[in-house]
Amino acid sequence: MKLTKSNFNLSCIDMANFLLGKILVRKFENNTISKGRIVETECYLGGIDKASHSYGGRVTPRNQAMFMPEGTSYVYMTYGMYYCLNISSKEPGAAVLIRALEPIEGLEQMENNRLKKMKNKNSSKKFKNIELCNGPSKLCISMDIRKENCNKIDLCQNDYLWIEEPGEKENFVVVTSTRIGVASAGEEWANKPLRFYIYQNPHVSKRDRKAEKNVEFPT
DNA sequence: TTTTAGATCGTCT
DNA sequence: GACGATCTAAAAT
Repeated sequence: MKLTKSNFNLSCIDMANFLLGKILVRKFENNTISKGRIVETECYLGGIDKASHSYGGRVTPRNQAMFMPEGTSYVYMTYGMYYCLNISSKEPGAAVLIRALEPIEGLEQMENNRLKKMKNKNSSKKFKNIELCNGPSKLCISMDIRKENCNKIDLCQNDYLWIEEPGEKENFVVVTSTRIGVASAGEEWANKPLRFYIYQNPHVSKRDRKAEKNVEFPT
């Protein structure tokens, strides 16, 4: 079952937490399906957030999706060759970056998508499961998520990209830490605890040992 | 194992 | 013209 509009009616921070444990589903042109469990997210808060593309309330051709209704995909190109996937929250200009997935289904398709992008074509490289989606651009390659085919999509209404509840409820602990790769935004915003991930999940892009100290388990 | 260098181009100033 | 919400391969430790 696809998540519905009301499921996404959340502030940016609430949604970053809500999305953890949910399943991102991608149906490819050849009708095969790949699924991954969201294990790591980051908030980009919009107007006040110096690390956000929408800092200062600026609306540009690139970041329009951040100002669209909650549950809209925002896919942008970074470093000239990679893409990142975000989901807009109910707060205009604020969106959640999907940073890592735990591959659940269609792993072969994911690996094929990764191999296609390799420069060393005839290499017989094998991807470990953990390497498929443990980074914001890696998961976009594995899921073939590009600006051309997945930007500004209403995830509640689309048949090629959506989010659903996991099959069974699982318990997990959420760890908070600072965001990755935003140092140039300045200390104040680079140091805010706006990254969230599932504690001890091996598919998270980068462990933060500081954040993992003194974790208290719910009783 | 950790660190470094290079790739590559759309976007915004 | 400068710069990335990154990744990979190669080099250093």
